[in-house]
Amino acid sequence: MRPTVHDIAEAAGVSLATVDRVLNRRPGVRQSTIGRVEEAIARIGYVRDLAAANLAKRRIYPLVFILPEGPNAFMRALEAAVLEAKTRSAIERTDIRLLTIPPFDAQALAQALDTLDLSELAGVALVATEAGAVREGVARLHDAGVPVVTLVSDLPNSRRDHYVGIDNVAAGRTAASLLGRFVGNCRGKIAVVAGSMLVRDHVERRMGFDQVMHAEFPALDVLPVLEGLDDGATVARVLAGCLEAHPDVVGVYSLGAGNRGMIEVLEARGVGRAISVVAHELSDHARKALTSGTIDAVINQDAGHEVRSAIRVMKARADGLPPVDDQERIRIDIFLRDNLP
Amino acid sequence: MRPTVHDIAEAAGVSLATVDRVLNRRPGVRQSTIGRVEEAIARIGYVRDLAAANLAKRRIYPLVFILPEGPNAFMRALEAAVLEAKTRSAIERTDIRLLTIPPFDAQALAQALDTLDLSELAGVALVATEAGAVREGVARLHDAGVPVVTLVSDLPNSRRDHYVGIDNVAAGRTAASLLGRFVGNCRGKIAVVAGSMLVRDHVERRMGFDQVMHAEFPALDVLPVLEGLDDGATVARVLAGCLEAHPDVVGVYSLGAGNRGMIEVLEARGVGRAISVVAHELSDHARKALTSGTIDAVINQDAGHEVRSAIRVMKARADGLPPVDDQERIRIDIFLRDNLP
DNA sequence: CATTTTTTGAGGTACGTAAATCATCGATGC
DNA sequence: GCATCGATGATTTACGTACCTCAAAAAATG
Repeated sequence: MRPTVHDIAEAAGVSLATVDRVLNRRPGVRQSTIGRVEEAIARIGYVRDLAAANLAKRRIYPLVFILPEGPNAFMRALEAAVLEAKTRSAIERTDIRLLTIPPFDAQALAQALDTLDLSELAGVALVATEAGAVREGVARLHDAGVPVVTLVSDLPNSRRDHYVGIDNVAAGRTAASLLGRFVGNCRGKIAVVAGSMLVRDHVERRMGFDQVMHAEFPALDVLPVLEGLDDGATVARVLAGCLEAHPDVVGVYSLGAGNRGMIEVLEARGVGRAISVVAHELSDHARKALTSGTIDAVINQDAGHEVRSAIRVMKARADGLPPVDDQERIRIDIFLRDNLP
Repeated sequence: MRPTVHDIAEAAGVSLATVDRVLNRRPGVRQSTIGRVEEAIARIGYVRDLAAANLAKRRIYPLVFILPEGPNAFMRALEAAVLEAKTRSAIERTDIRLLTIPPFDAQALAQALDTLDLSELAGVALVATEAGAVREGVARLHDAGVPVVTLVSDLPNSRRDHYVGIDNVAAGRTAASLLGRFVGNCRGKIAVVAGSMLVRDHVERRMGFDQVMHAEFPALDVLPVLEGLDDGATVARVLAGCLEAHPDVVGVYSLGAGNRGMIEVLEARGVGRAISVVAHELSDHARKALTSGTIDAVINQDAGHEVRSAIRVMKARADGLPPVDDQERIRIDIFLRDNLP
């Protein structure tokens, strides 16, 4: 049988009330007594029954997700995953609130962080935008004892507790590795389409991509980044211009959103698909393009997994428990036509 | 506030005892009364508090994992994952027992199933071997109300409740897709090394591989399967023989275990690595070979995820709850040198 | 030493559910 | 009209923990 608080009391030679005071860090216990109780806990291997504790406490975990609004398919997928998690709130004792804010708008994000009611919040998950004000907001949350998790786009050197998302440098390297081999031996140019070079994940992908391209595929010439603002129409415009200016483009790496625009342009070019394509995020459009052969590989991060992982991590941190690292590592998914889920 | 059993009693106009009888399917309630209670449950949206119920019941989940013994690195990884899960038993209310049996031995597996004490078992997870006796054992477990989960290798047309593992046909297709593009335009032969064509997952991978090879890479000639029995030494022997007999081999697909042998042979051939290689399972050897360039891609299934998924599914089924399908889908991981975890 | 303050003990109630006992009521059969 | 039986109610205890009150003991203070 698993030891209980009663066993601690007996083992430490104190009363139940004292054990309770120690366990829940209530005042009024001599330091030496605390030591005795803690020694007994360690000795008999007591672990608190979280379920029973939560029952007694009537605990629920109030969590907040802050996501950018707008058409970005991946962000909408995240949103859907959050809403899906909300349906399991009763079972999981969570109370999930979803805030959406204008995309690429650090001020709005910082302000959203400011207006949160910190008392009794069990965690905040946000898609970070780089800015001092955001860093400060995160620090304030953290210092108030609220676990903070960055989602998809990290905020290094901040007080965030955890990052849920892929290693974007590795993702960029992987894209280069695939694209380089897919285009084969031929020389030519590579077009790179990003959303904005102000968002950390896009910068990192680009960095990883360049590393591998330069080191391993010197025959390929990587063109300057096209910024498509994660918007289909813009992507279509800039990419079409690029392909016209450079008829010898043999590969395209789309590292942001707005793939719809890229797909349109490539499919309009007609049959001779001498262009290999690697893109990010498995949206419906990307999936179709993968099936039809317009896109050769899609690098994906699973929105559902990320949201569930964020919830697990916030709950664990709120309880003062360590997360299962191995379980919480978000993997870089590579989808070809043949392993589509 | 979430409704409780008391609220049901009030809403249905019956006593707590009757609600309890209905909820726990105890006898002694008229059908019409059952109907009234169930209507009230649906109306007020009651969901049982599993944590409280498990506390009251002193429930633990006795689970059994049956794995093949032997040197197969992936099976050992599964075993490690089971032992790791065991360390979380106290928190997760599980009581995990691990049985190992001789590999490729359906009789031993069937016998292991026979000797299980079915009363109070919350689930059995097994790496299936194809055989009638195994199917019967699974059926007996299922009929006794014990959830059965197949792990890694499925047993279709059996009474198993769930399969935890990848789609092996898709894995084979993916391997072909990668290998076909990696070898580029050149003609040549492809060597395929399997463990045994008696194991379903190997057969399925081979099938998927052939599909794509024939359809999309007609310039490549797939040689008959070499059986390496998932054993390094055997793999080395048969593969070395094959490469000698066919100097024009340009690609190798290793769909079973024993990659150590393959790596030795390929690295012994020396520098001119004109051979592209796709293998399965990210063992330490495979990882090193990936880094050094001997292997180009590894297709992997995450043992830790599989074990955790199996546990979640068995617990859910034991509680009569539906698993979260999306969460339990095991993905085909593709690792290149650049996205190694 | 007496007094105040701190520390500890004893005991209770609550959380939401399970499971048991015992009493009650109505209908049935004889 | 009495015994029997099925259905239902009323009530209690328990699970492991949290949290509260009140009293008692111990320690610190003057």
